[in-house]
Amino acid sequence: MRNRSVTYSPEATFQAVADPTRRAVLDLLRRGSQSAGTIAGAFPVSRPAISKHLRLLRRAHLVREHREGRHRVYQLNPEPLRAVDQWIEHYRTFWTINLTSLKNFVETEYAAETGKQSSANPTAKKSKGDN
Amino acid sequence: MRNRSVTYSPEATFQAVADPTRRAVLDLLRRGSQSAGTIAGAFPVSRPAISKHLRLLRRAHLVREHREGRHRVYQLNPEPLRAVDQWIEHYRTFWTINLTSLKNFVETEYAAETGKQSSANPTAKKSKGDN
DNA sequence: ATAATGTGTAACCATATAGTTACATGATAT
DNA sequence: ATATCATGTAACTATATGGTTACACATTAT
Repeated sequence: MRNRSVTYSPEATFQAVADPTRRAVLDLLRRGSQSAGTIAGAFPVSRPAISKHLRLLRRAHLVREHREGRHRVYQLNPEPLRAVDQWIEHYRTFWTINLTSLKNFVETEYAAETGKQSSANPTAKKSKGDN
Repeated sequence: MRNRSVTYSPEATFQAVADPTRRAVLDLLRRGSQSAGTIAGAFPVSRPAISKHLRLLRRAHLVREHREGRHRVYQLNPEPLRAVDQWIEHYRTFWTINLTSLKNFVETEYAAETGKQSSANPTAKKSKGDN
């Protein structure tokens, strides 16, 4: 029963994934394991910078590493991302609701309430202060 | 056609969602819009701290705000989270593959191909080294 | 008008981040 | 053994973050 159901820290995962470079590293590893050097070569930043990102990814258990001669090969481990997926799961529902029901609301209810035509773009001048 | 398909910055979204407090705020708003004060009341940190989190969430378009008397009501806008969802989408596959197909592969295909029993742990030398 | 309420912002602080260069270490090639 | 290659770590820097307190501003209550 190859140990699964291991609990990773969602905290570490969200944090690891917050950085665009680290996400790119993961995306890269999705297409196959790579050595640290090769990975670094794919980015505009210095090699040590990538090395630090890898350390963070390692600690978040998003990658595994094993030596191979004088190389260190990194392998993707997507497991921890399930935490992120599960969190968003709660919001997936909303998209459907918002895009379907809301659209419906805007085109019918709202129009009725205001007497405006839905074609009049009722949400015009929407949110100005993005501030 | 209520403008949708608006493009939010995935960058801002991932960053906004990286903080546990902000995720909690979003989770809170999932159960209904709340005034800034009420939201702040739900957390152990100071009100200004929450105010800053709200500003960040606002800038990431994860919440909308409208005044209501002397209150400011915040409403959840899950749209930007789609970017996160889409990113993880690429990894969802892996879970299935790793846990289901691979298991299956190991127990059947592989055994058939090699004539070995699946109990022979064909994936040995798995590499555990967490660092 | 004056006080009280609800909220955002400014200024400040400590810590975390991401990047850089210099250096240490282990493995392979000569 | 010595040079070279692959890679991680240390030290340092600049900027970003998250939190705090003090204060400004608008709206409602007296």
